Amino acid sequence: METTIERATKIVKQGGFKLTKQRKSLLELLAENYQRYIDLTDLDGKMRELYPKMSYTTVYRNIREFSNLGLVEEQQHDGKTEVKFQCDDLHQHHHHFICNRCGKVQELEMCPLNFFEEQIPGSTITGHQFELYGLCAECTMKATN
Amino acid sequence: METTIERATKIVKQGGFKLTKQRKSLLELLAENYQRYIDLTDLDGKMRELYPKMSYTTVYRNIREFSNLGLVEEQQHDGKTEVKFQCDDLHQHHHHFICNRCGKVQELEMCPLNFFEEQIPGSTITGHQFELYGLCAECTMKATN
DNA sequence: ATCAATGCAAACCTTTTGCACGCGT
DNA sequence: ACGCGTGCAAAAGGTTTGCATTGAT
Repeated sequence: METTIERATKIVKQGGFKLTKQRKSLLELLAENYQRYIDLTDLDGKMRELYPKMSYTTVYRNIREFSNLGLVEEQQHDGKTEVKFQCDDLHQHHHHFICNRCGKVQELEMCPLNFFEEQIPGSTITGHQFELYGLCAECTMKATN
Repeated sequence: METTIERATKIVKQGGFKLTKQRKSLLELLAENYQRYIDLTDLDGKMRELYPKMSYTTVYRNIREFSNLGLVEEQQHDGKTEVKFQCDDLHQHHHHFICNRCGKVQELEMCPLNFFEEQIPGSTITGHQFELYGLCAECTMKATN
């Protein structure tokens, strides 16, 4: 069975990009946080904590590239740019429930769009944004202790 | 009948703030764009186009204040800060359909939250974000000409 | 060997802050 | 007259760009 990193590196190469140390490290760090969004500046900081020689320019540039390749998802939350590794379910449409405490992301099975399509007669819906925030079951338990 | 600006100025005064020329002008510009979100930097630019002596510091500071007073709504879209005058329906919970072409905002009558509350057992939903984007009926008509 | 990717420094854009002056109350 | 609000300049924070050097293929 292929790992998510193997799949990702394949996509990077197929995109015509070279597999540098920096890109490998970035993919590793992203993969470690597989199921959560990470603040981009935190990712950048953590990256240069692990590899002090790496420049933040490289982090930003590559996240951009990965984003174009569909390997990471970007989102804005609380005015911050957040980033998440996206390797499987590549083309599936879904929304998220995001835990404010641990940052874990759960995919929702339902898309609320259907309920709204008939509400705005004559218009054309081309995009939508839907996210839930709160405490996941685990963190809810911890919080009530 | 009271105008939205009159209502807004009242709220500003009641908040303990002075009614300066700059604040009046800002409220006017916001009121002109009553039903749409405006990019904050655009608003800033337009403001100093109309009143070249006004400093952008003042725009940002007052938008902040207005936001705290509930007079403007802020939102992030495409990585930009957008701002909308909010005078009536002050405390009503609602979501938006936002036209990508003319920027007009329509309020939706339904909140999709209800459909999702039972989907994540054990967790606590504390916030959600939901916006639709597209072309409003008017712009859809224009687009198909 | 080639050309893309990196690191560095500097620019950039949006937003915030400190401070002396001016204006609304 | 008092003190908040303004303008200015400068800083801050995140992100992008230009360019010479390094490194993957």
